Amino acid sequence: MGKTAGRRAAQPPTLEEVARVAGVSRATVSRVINGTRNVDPALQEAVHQAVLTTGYVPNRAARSLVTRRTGAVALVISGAGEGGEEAFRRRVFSDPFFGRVVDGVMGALRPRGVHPLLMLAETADARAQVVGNLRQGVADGALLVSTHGEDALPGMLVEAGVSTVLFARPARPVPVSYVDLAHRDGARMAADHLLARGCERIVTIAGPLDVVASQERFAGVRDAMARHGHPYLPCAEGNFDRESGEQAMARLLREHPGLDGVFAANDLMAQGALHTLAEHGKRVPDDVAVIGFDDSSAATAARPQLTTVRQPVEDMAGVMVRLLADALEQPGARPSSVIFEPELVVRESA
Amino acid sequence: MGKTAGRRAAQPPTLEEVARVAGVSRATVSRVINGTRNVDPALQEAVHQAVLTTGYVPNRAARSLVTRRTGAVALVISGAGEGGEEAFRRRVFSDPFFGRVVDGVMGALRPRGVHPLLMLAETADARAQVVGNLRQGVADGALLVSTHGEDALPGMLVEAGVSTVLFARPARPVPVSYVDLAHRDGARMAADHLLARGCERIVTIAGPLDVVASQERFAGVRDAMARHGHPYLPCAEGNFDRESGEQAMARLLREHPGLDGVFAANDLMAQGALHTLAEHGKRVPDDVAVIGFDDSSAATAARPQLTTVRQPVEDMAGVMVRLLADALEQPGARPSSVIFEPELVVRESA
DNA sequence: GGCCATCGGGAGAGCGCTTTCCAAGCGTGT
DNA sequence: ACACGCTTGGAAAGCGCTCTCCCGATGGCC
Repeated sequence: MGKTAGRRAAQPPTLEEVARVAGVSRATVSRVINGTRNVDPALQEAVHQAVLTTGYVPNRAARSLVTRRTGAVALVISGAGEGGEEAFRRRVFSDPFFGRVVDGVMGALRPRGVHPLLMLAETADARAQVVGNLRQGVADGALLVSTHGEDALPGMLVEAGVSTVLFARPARPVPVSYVDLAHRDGARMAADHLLARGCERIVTIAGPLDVVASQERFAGVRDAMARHGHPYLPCAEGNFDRESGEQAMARLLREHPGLDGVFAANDLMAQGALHTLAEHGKRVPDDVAVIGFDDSSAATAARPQLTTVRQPVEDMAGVMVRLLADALEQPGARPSSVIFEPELVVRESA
Repeated sequence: MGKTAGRRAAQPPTLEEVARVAGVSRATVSRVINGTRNVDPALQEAVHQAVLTTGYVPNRAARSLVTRRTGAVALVISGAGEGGEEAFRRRVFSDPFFGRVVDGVMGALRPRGVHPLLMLAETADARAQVVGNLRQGVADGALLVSTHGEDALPGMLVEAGVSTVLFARPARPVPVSYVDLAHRDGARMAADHLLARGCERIVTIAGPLDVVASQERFAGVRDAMARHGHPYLPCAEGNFDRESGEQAMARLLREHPGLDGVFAANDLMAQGALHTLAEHGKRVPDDVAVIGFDDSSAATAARPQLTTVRQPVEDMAGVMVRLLADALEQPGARPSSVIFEPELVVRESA
C-alpha cells in the first residue's frame, strides 16, 4: 500500500478530470466508458489510460440522475406483523424459505450487475414507506414476497407505477406479474402417495388459511381424498413454523388417535409433527406416514428424512428476476405469470 | 383508483413544481421537506398542501448527488468460492447464520430508514466488483461477513476508503471496526460442561481451520481439556454444514469407538453428529454427550435438543450497524471493536 | 430613536453524469 | 470536381436536488 494510491481521502476523480488527462472531452470519455458510440481506437486507449492513472469510477448517483436507473431492485418481504416487528423478522429470517429466495434472486441478479435491496413491510406504515422509497427511485423495481393473503402492497405498488413481480398469485386480482407453484397438484400428489401406501386415516396440518398457497394445498389434499372416497379431512391450522407443527400434531393426535397419515403444508411443520409423533411413541413411517411440502433443508435435516413435495423456490425466484427485467425493458407490456410444477420427493417418512 | 392519481405515467413532480404550486422558492420547499431551517408556519402549511396535491416525493438520485449519501449500506458476504458460485450461495443462504445476521441488521437499520444492499464476494473478481460498486457510492458503507480466513476484502475496502465494519476479527490485522465473540471462552465452557458431567473421551468437530473463529473454538476446548489433564484432543475438520458434521462424526467414531463426548464448532455440524450417532446406535446424551455452538434454530430443531454455546448473532449484527453509523458520522475516528460473551445453553444433548 | 444582530426567504451555483445538437472530416457516386 | 451522406468529437444543456450567499425585515438594546 502507499505509493499507488497516494491521496485517497481527496476528492474522487470525476469525468472532467479523466477527460483532461486523456486530452478529450467529457462526452468522449463517457462514450468510451459506456461503449455508447464508435470512438477512435487511439482515443479509446487514451481514455482507458487516463481512467487507470486517475483511478476513476463513475459516480452512481450522478448517473442515476440522468439515466433514471439505479442498478438495484427491492426485495420486499411483506406480511402481517403478528406479534410485532421483531417476531415478524424472526419468523421470516429463520425460515429456510427466505434464504432460498435470496439465493435464487442473487443468482439471477448477479450476471446483470444488479443488487437486491432488502425491505420489510409488516405494517401499514412500513408498506407506505416501501412504496414511498420505490417512488423516490431507490430501486428500479420490486420483487415482492407476501406472507399473508390480504396484502395491500401489490395493489399499492402497481398503483404507484412501480414495476413489480410477485412470488405467488395475489389474493385479490391485481394486474401484476408473478410466479407461482401448482400447489393443488402438489398436495394432490402427496395425498395420492399417502393413499397408495395404504393410509386410511389421513389428517392435515394446514398453513395459515388466509394465505392463498395454504388454501390451495389444503384444497389439493381434500380433493384427492374425496376422490378416493374419504369425504372428511381432519385439519389443524399452523403458521408454517416448527412449533406450530408440533402443536397442531398434538391436537390432531388427541382428536384422532388412530391417524396413520399426515400431510403438512410445509417442511417445518412436518418436522414439528415428527417431533410430536416421536414423543407419543409413534414410529414414522410405520405407524404414521408424514409428508411435508417445499423440499427445504428441513426435509433432509429431519429424522426420518421427510418425503415432501418439491417447490423449486430458487428457480422461481430466478424467474421473478427475469420477469422484472422484462417489465423494466418494456414498460408497457402486459403482466405475465409462470406456474411451476411441483414434484414428489420420496424419502423416509412416507 | 382513478381520480386521485390522474396521470400516473406522466413525469413525476419535481421540487420546482411544488414550489410553483405553493408559491415559494425551491429552496423553501427543500427546507420544509428536510426540516433544515425555520420556516414560516403559513408557508410550511402551503408547502405541505402543495406536496399533497402534487403527490411529490423527492428524487433519491438527485439528493444523493449533492448530499453524498445514499441511505443504503452494503451487506457483503465474502468467502472462498469452493465448489463454484452456486455452491457458495447454497452454503451461505441455507445456513441459519445468514438469516440471523439479516435479522439483526434489518432491525438496527430500520429506525434509521436505511436498507441493506446484498452483495456476494466469493471470487477475486467479485471482490473487485464489490469494491468498485462501493467506490461508485452505491452504498454509504459496508457490513462485511467473511466466511473464511485469508479474506483480502477487508483490506481492499479500507484501502479504498470505504467505511466498513466486520463480523469477526480479520485474520491479518487491518485497521477496521468489528464485532466478535469470545469464541475461546465459549468453547471452554462447553468443554468444562462435558468434563463436569463425567465425559472421559472427548472429541471435537472443528470448523474450517482457516477461519479464525474455528481456530479459537478449537483452541478453547483443547486448552480446557489440557487444564484437566487431557493433553490429546481428537479432532475432525468439517465445513460448518450438516453433512460435514455427519462425516466427521463417522470418522471420529471409527477412530475412537469409545468416545463419550463431542464438541462441534457449530450447531449444524452437531446436528449432523447426532444423526450419525443415532445411526450407530449411540444414545445421546447417555452414551455420548454432544454440544454445539451458536444456539441457532438448528439447536432446537434437533432431537435431542442441543446443548449449545449461544452466540447472539442478531445483537452482534445490530452492533455492527451502530459501529458503521458511528464511522459514517465521524469519518476520522479510530476503528473500534465490541466483543460479546458467549453463554452456555443447556438442553438435552449434554 | 438609532444601530446591530437575528431571522427567514429567494436566487443561483453547482453535484457528476448523459445526451442531444452541431460541426468538421471523410468517402462515394455522378 | 462537387454535393451528399455517414462517421466522430466537442460544446452545452440539463437531470432534480441542496445549500451558500445575499438581502430585506424584524426585534432588542442602549
